[in-house]
Amino acid sequence: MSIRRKRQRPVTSRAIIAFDLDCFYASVAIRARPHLKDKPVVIVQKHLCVTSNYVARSRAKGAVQKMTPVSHALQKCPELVCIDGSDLTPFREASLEVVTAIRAWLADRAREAAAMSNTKPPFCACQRLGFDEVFIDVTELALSEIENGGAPFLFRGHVFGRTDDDELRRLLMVASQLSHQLREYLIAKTQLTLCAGISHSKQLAKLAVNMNKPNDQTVFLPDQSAEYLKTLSPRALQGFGHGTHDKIITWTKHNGKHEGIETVADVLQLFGDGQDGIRRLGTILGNEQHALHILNLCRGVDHTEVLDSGDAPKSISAEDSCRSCTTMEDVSRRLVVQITRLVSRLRSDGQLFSRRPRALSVSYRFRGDGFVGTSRSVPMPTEIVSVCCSQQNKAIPKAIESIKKTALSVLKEHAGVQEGRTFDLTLLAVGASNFSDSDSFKGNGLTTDISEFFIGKAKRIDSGKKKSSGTLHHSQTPTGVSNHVQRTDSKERSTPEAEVRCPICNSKLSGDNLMQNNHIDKCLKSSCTKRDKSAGSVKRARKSLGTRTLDSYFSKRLQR
DNA sequence: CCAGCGCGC
DNA sequence: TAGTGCGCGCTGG
Ligand SMILES: Nc1ncnc2c1ncn2[C@@H]1O[C@H](COP(=O)(O)OP(=O)(O)OP(=O)(O)O)[C@@H](O)[C@H]1O
Ligand SMILES: [Mg+2]
Ligand SMILES: [Mg+2]
Repeated sequence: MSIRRKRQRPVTSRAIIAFDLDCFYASVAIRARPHLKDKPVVIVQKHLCVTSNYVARSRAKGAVQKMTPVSHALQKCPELVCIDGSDLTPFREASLEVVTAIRAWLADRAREAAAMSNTKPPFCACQRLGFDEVFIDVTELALSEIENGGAPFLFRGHVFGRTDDDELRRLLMVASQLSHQLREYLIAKTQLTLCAGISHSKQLAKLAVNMNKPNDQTVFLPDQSAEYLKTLSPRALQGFGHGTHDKIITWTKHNGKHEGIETVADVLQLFGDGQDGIRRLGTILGNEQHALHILNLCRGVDHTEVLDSGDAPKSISAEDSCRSCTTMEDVSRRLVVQITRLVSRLRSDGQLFSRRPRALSVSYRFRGDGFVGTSRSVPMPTEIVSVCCSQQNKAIPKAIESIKKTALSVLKEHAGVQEGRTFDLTLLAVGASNFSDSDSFKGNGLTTDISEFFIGKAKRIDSGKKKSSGTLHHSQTPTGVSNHVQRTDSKERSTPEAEVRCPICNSKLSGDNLMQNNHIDKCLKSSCTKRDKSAGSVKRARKSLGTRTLDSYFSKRLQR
């Protein structure tokens, strides 16, 4: 028997690819508006250009970079095309599109490799970072292709650094070939270009990805990575954030040390002396583990694994940071906009992932209170069940109303935001989290899709209730900076205290919201397990829902 | 479990 | 710096 099985494989190097989409928001926006292809374009959130396309970035005179204030950008480049990007939906969807394509390609490639060697298809973990970056651990796939033979002995793309480790060089050669072919596939499939960095750790792959941009790739051979790292700003290391930087700076000043921390070498000079340095930095940061991680990064040591992040997010939120929000009418109006967007996304999420949130979080920030903000978490109003589980569009207005009431009472109870008080809010946000186990929904016996069962039940209940109406608008911005005038019917409607019934067993629900949620979860679970027993065990049947989401309730933004 | 913080894009 | 609009993981209570 060969010792070279997956588990027993001795500690060899890994091959990790970091993908980063080019000027992501701008590329997505321009893909939907081909006539803008050769114009300088920026994506605007409030008064900030969060990104720009490469036409804007590479202008000889008046170049506009990422994260530029709108006023500054328009000064430099008056003919700039501004596209509003405060709704991230198109970018989130494009992100899922890309990751899905990546997974599909890798699975295909893994099956091919497996067929040749008559083994199990090697699995490649994919981890998203933000919307436009993906780490992939292609070690197993690359090893498999090396064993199968036939892979050329060459790198694709740029090569930075060197290595004496022949096995690693071979591994990264094949990884660079995988990366190149996968990128070509993605560009053809999505019309979005991207860069790649290929190395033996997440850290170095991430550093490599930025070396040749756009639409290019770089292999980082790591033998002298430590020397290279010393010249960088420590902020270039992922994990070494502003807080860490700031704490170290204040410490050096307070302790009469020399001037600022400019490079990684500076950090190592202060804390690079083994165990005691780790302890000293740990004290400064208030966390020794973090200190150890930071110092490892400074030396180019990074063993963090690529954790597959799956497709379903763990939380969904919508926020509005405002200059100054001082009246209840304004609070109410802004809240409804964000809640509407949240509920819309929860409906899509429910359809995609067969789940519903159990917690609602309300976050806010007052002007002046220097710190980040405050958040309170309460049970999600049960009205959301009809939206997520039953996909009832006409239940959406009630869910919005209910969440609005809850959010307003949270603001009143915990922040004193109410009529007659003075306040000045600079942030309002709502979020959904603590999603129900998808087990409750996954059931799907051999006979009928279990979700139809839920829909049937819920429909009966809902038809017994009285209908409500409401008109909702998405801010629509054809082209150019909008000073976002969002409309909403601000009429307060006192919803009658309708009795709450379980959408599954139809029994009346008593107790507080938490108890109601618990009941519904139990019901979902028991009805599901019952089905499973009668139908025999089914592993993971439901995967793709096939149909594209058709959102009849909200105006889909289809700008020209 | 929640709130707060720090990190990332 | 944060500005904006997200989303993640860890820590202490
Ligand atoms: N601090 C931020 N706040 C809001 N959005 C951000 C922030 N940083 C990045 N983004 C958005 O996430 C996307 C990806 O970020 P990234 O840093 O990769 O820049 P990019 O626009 O993709 O440009 P590049 O071609 O340099 O990668 C961007 O399009 C950007 O608008
Ligand atoms: Mg990018
Ligand atoms: Mg990026």
